[in-house]
Amino acid sequence: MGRTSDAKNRLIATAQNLFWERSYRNVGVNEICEQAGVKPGSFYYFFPSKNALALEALEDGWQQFQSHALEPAFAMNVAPLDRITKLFQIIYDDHSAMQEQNKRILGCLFGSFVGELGEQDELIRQRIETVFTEIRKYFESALEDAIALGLVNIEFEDVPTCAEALLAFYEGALLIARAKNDAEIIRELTPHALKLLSG
Amino acid sequence: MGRTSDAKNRLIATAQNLFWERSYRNVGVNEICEQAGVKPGSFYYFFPSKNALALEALEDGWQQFQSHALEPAFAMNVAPLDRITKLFQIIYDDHSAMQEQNKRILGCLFGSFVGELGEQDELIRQRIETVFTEIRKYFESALEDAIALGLVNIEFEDVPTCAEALLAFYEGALLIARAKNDAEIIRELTPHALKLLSG
Amino acid sequence: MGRTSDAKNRLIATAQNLFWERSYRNVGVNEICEQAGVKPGSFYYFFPSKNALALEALEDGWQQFQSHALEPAFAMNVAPLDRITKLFQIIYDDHSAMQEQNKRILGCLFGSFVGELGEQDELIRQRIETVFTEIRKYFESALEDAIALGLVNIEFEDVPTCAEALLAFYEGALLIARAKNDAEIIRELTPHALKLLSG
Amino acid sequence: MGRTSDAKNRLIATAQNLFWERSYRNVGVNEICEQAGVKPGSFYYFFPSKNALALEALEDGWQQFQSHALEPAFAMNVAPLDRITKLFQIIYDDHSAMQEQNKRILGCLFGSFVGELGEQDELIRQRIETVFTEIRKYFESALEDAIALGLVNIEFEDVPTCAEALLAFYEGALLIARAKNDAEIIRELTPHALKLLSG
DNA sequence: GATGAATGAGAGTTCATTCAT
DNA sequence: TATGAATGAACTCTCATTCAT
Repeated sequence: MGRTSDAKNRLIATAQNLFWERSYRNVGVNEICEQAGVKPGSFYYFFPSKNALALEALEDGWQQFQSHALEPAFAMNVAPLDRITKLFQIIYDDHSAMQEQNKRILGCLFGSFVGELGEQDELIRQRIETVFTEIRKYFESALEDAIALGLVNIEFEDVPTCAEALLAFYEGALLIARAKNDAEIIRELTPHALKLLSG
Repeated sequence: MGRTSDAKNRLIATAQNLFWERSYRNVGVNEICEQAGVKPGSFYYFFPSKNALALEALEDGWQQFQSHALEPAFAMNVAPLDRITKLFQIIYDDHSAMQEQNKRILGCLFGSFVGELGEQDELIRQRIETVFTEIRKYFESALEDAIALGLVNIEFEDVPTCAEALLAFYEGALLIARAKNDAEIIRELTPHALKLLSG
Repeated sequence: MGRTSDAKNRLIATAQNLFWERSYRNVGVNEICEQAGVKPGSFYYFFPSKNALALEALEDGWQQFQSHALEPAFAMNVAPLDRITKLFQIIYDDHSAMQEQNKRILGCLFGSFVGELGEQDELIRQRIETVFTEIRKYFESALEDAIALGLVNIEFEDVPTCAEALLAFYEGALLIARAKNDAEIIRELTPHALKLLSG
Repeated sequence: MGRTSDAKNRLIATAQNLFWERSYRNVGVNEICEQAGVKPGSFYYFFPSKNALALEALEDGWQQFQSHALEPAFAMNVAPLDRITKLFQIIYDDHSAMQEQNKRILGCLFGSFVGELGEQDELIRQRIETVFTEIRKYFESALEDAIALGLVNIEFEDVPTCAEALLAFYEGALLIARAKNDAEIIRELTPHALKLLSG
């Protein structure tokens, strides 16, 4: 039996952070290795290419986003409409903490990848597309629950587009926050998300 | 009084297209020169750096966006609320044409730059920030006109945030369209923009 | 008394094939292991270096060449001059079969190694040299038998050079066949080999 | 106007030498640059790839072989059959000089490339194939002249195959010389070439 | 005995930029 | 004014080999 280590996971986690902060092309393989405490020569034992790492980093980011933000926000014990504001709240808290540490406002990992890698790597674009689909499903289920409880005045058939609108608003809010390097945008825009739930 | 060399303008126009399509880092100076029909050695006669070109390309993109989309959409003879849908309509038409030509859906030039260069180049980030501010002003003026005409039920003090919400929604819609490589998203989401105008 | 591990033999056989097809430097240790179904870590349990494997692969190739081509061709029951044409015939049949399977025409394993490793690894060069000497001996014995039977008009002292000429012609024929990727060259040139047997 | 230099030609000449001596894969781009007095970064200004350089080096080698060996040997004022021995003589002289300088016996540039790059790069294989065709044409014209003068007893229709046999013998002789690292092989085998010219 | 994990040295290549003309 | 030539630093990636288990 050979050795075992969590080097691969360290590489994924480090890459996720660095890509999020400075984008894919602005981060080199060597830098990722250095920061992950992995020798540069080892990288290609774990990953066939930098691109493959990006895909796994995306995957990891999705897992974290689900467990850290989506699942708590869209928990069953949260009132349907509160789920949406709670998602914004969690993300705002994260970014607010960044700001206090004088870190850059990162926005959404998936949204940031779109501009740079969407046209470059079809596999990554597809993964981001499915991630967005998954997020939309959370919005949809909240909307359906809200309809069932008579909290909103939306036709059942309009749920998908309405969820898409929520997703667009969410991604747009984070994009603007990143562009302005200001977390407060997220807080300010949170109540406006609910306006998208009218009929 | 000689105009700026035509070569310079060709470089700017070419760069704008290529950056929009494939992002900043994925396009090389030589490639821009080649496609613009400018000799590679001449580049640094016209621009101090690739970064400076990006700034001018952004500038050029902003001019075009204003004259091609913002000015027609937010013309005085258009009813205030129609201005917003008209902006979405113009952008949808552009992207729809792309789609028919089997080109990639590009989304928003400024939004695409955010993920890649926001953290890298402070000057570019600032320019994008002011561009967003300028766009928001168009939304604000439309909202103010709508309030004056009693078309919407918004407090005057809420106009800025409301405009910010519109901008976020607009950017988010284009980001999703790029991610899904599908122009129809823009058309589907257009009516939802107006929901953000309630009190 | 256990035989050499089967894994080792698989590595040798695989290496021989791959080296013959794509040359020494174009084939990596990991690829050999993978194709031989041997775990990459095990390689250096069986061989001290890639070079040592090459030497053993050469050895193996020599054994096969002897048993598959030389021994049948130079069998005592074959008329001396027919032995030479029979060698060409056997090699042609092999390459003709390759061609029908749309495989590349490989030429001579030993000849292919000469260009790449002759100057690089003295041990390998020496082994190829002795292989060539061995092959020449087969030609020499056939020539001696032909002289004894009065089938050719060669002085006894000219036998070594004459055999060298045959070897050169044989290697050259296979080199051209590989270069043209055409097995037919071998068949066409076969009768010309006998011309080298005149006085 | 930019600078001018013969750096490209120096790179080609150096590469030809090094590839001939130590084969393609055993020589790095950096080493070629260093020996040619060209900065490593400049390489890719002159050539799109190492492979492209190999193709040009082959081209250059072919030019030199023509002017240095083929043209003098196959000059009209040389008797047809002497042309063939003269080619061997010239090549022998070259290699003999190498030997006296304690250099390695290189054999034929084209023949050496076959084993290593034949299967790797189809363009290079094709170029070597046409080089061989060109060389064969020299042999053919000598044979035709010899037939016309009644110096050999060959049917006109056998000329191509006969020339092919000469080419094979020539390449084989150089291959053996390289394998044995001994130039004398070439001299010894020279007279045997003429045996291939009988009917 | 056998192997999964890891690695150092170096490969080929890219690219924003500089320089001589 | 304009440019062909050139470059250094950094890039992604390969690979024969080593090592802990």
